[in-house]
Amino acid sequence: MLSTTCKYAVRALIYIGMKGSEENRANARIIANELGIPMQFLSKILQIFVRKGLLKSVKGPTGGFFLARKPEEITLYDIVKIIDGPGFFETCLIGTGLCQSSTNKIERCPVHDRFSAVREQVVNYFKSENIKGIIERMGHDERILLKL
Amino acid sequence: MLSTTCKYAVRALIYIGMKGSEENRANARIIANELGIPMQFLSKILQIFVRKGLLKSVKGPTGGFFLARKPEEITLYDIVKIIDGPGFFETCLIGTGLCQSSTNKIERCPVHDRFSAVREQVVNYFKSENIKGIIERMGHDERILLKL
DNA sequence: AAATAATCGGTCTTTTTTATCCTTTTTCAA
DNA sequence: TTGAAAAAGGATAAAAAAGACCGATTATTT
Repeated sequence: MLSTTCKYAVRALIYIGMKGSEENRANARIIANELGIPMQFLSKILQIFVRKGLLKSVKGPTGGFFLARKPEEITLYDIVKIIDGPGFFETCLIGTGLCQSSTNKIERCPVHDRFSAVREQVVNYFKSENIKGIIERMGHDERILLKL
Repeated sequence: MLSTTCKYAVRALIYIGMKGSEENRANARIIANELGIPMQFLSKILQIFVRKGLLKSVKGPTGGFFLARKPEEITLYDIVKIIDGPGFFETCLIGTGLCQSSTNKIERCPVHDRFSAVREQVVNYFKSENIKGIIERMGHDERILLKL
């Protein structure tokens, strides 16, 4: 459903939300080791989020990453949209293009009407799920994260 | 959400359901041309379904493919499971392994409980959507299919 | 029987995704 | 001031997904 890259991204952002702060940054080497993600690959992913404004970074020893926004303002929807692209939420289930809800029924894909209700559930879930909520549900215990 | 291969597969099976019969088979070249799918790649996909028992094939001139089951007995769930694998419906949203609903809450991934409700909606939809229903909803008019 | 047309199956190539390597830049601390 | 630690960035490599090629086989038509 989600790409490997995207799953890495979500787990890393949760981890940074738990362990990182402006004063006490989380660095890529440790995140990668803890979460079992290839470190150089993770670095690339984190760089994307810095460019997109979800993370801030500090170079040098004691450097690392921390959330650029409040954790309740970073949703799964934001993350997936950045990594897997907005198409994840928009493209036709069985076609290549957008599943535009064109008004004339003849133009619509044959699964559009029935699937769009389900898709809406998915989108709503991704929009409602945010880093803060996840961390709270984990009881601020990062051990669960290490086994995914 | 679904792989390109899987989308090709669904569209091809719908097309075969509409145009193919045991006496009057649909052949890969025409299906590929009509649906805009690379013909050799489509052949590979259709071969998989022959092996899995969803399609039957006949060689030689006037040969081609037709459904091995009643169209109401081929669901989107069946197709996705064969092409994208059962993992599509089972693997953890943000992890690599299975999202087994282990009884001790500490072992579960932090999005499991909330996402599993959504996942169930998705699974139910895929199981309820079948080739016959789709064809009927298209009014047996294949033109819609050609534009996806 | 021969020619033709179609699937099958294997291999090969291309593209995308995932992962690694290596160098540069920045910052901290001894 | 120098060395180490960390992010940033470019280039390359490996793996997976998507797509193309071709010979073998089989069935129909002539």
